[in-house]
Amino acid sequence: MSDEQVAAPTNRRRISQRGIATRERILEAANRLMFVRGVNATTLDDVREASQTSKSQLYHHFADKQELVRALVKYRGALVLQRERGGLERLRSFSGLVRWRNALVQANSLNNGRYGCGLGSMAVELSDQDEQARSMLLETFAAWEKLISDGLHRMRDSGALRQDADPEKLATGLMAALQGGYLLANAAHNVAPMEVALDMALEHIKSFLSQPSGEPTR
Amino acid sequence: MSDEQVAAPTNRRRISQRGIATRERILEAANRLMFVRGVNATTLDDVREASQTSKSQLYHHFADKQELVRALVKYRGALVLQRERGGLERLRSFSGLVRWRNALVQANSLNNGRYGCGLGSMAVELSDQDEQARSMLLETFAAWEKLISDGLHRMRDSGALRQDADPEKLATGLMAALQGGYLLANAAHNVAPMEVALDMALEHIKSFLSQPSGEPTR
DNA sequence: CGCATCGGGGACCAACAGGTCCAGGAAAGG
DNA sequence: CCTTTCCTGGACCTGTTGGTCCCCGATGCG
Repeated sequence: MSDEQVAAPTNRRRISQRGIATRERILEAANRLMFVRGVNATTLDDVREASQTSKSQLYHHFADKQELVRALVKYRGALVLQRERGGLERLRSFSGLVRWRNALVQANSLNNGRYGCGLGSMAVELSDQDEQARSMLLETFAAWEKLISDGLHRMRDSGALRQDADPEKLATGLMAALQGGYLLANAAHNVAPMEVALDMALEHIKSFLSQPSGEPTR
Repeated sequence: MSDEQVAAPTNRRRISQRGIATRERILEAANRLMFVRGVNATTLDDVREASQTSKSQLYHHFADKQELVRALVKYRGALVLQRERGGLERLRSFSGLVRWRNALVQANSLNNGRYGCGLGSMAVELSDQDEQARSMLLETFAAWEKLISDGLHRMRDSGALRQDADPEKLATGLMAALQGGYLLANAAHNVAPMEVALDMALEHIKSFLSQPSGEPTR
C-alpha cells in the first residue's frame, strides 16, 4: 500500500530520510482525515495532531493548506491508480470485470457505503474552488478510465467484444455508474445502490459481448 | 420558479408577510452561493451580503448555520422535485425519457458542466457531517427515483416495457448514471461525460422495451 | 569534531468566521 | 391610536483557523 514514496517530494534542496518520512506521515494523516470529514471540514490542527507533527513541519513541507490539498490530490490519485492497475491491467474477459466490480463493492461495504470515492468527493468539493486541483483530478479520472478502456480494447481485439463496441464510451459510462453509485451509497449508508449501478453498467457492456453466453435478460 | 413559498416557514408564532419574504430572500441567496462555491466554503457574511439582509435577520430566521443548511436542503429538494415532477409525471414512453435526458443535458451545458447537481454535491459534502441533512437528502433522492420508477411502471403496465423489467432498479441505475455524469462533467467542465452516462442508462432501459423499435446497436 | 543545513517544537499572531445584543422601526390587533 | 409582538440594522464579542517566528536539536559532510 504505502511502499516506496507515493508522495512525490518537492525536490529542491538536499533532503533527509527523516524529512521524507515526516512529509509522508502528514500526507497519510491528511488522507485519512479528509477522507472521512471532507477537505474543507478538516483543519490543519487536526492534521497536525493526527500526524504527530507540529505546525512548523506542516509549513516546512507545504507552502499552505492549498498546497497540502493539492499534494493530497496527487497522493490519493497515485494510490487509486496503483490499486486499480492491479485489478485492471490484466483485464481480458468479462468475468475479470465482474471480479473488479466485486472487489470495489466489497471494499465499500466495509463502511456501509460511507465516505464514497476518495477522488470523486474531492472532485465535487474542489472543482469549483481550485482550478489546479480540478485539472489534476480530471487527469486522474482520465488515466483511470484509460485502464478500463485499455482492457476493453484487449477484449475487443481478442474477439470477446464485438467490433461495434466503443471502449472509451463504455469506460466513461462505467466510471459514471461507479461514481454515481458511490454517491448514492454514501447518502444511503448502504452499498446497494452502488451494486445496482455497477450491474447496470456491466449489463450494458455485456450486451456488446460476441457470444451471448448467459441469458441476456435479467 | 420561486412561486408560493417553497421554503416551509417554521410556523410557531404569528408571522408577517415581510418576514416570510426575508426568509425566502436569505434561502434564495444561500442557494445561489452554495451552489457555486459549495456549502462549507460559503460564509454567513457572504449570504448576508448577497441577500441584502443583516446578521440579526439570519439568526432571527435560523438558529445557526447548520439550521440554515438544513433548510436549504429542504428548499433545494422541493425545487428539484417540483421541476422533475414537471418532466416525469406524465412519462409514458421511451421518447419521453429521451426528452427528459435532453432537458437535463441542455441545462447543465449552459455552464459547461460546472457545479454539478445541487442535491448530489450537498450529499457528498454533508453526508459525513450532518446526519439529519443526509437523511433528508436520502429521502429526496428516493422521491426523485420514485418519479422515475413510477413512469417506468406505467410503461410496463401499458406494455411498452417488458414484464421482466425492474422499474426500481432501472430508476436507481439511471439516477446513479445521472449523478456520476454530473460529477464527471463538473470535473471536466464539459457536459460530454454526462451525456455518455445518461445514454448508457437509457440504452439499458431500451433493452427492456417490448418491441425493439430502433436498431439496438450503437 | 565542527560547520552548514535540515528538521522539529510550540508559542504567538492576525484575520475571519460564527454568534450575541440591543435599540429602533414596522405590523397586527384591539 | 396605542400596545404588543415581530422584524431589522449593525456594532460587538469570541473562538477558531490558517499562518509566522524563533530557537534548538539532529544530521550529514569534510
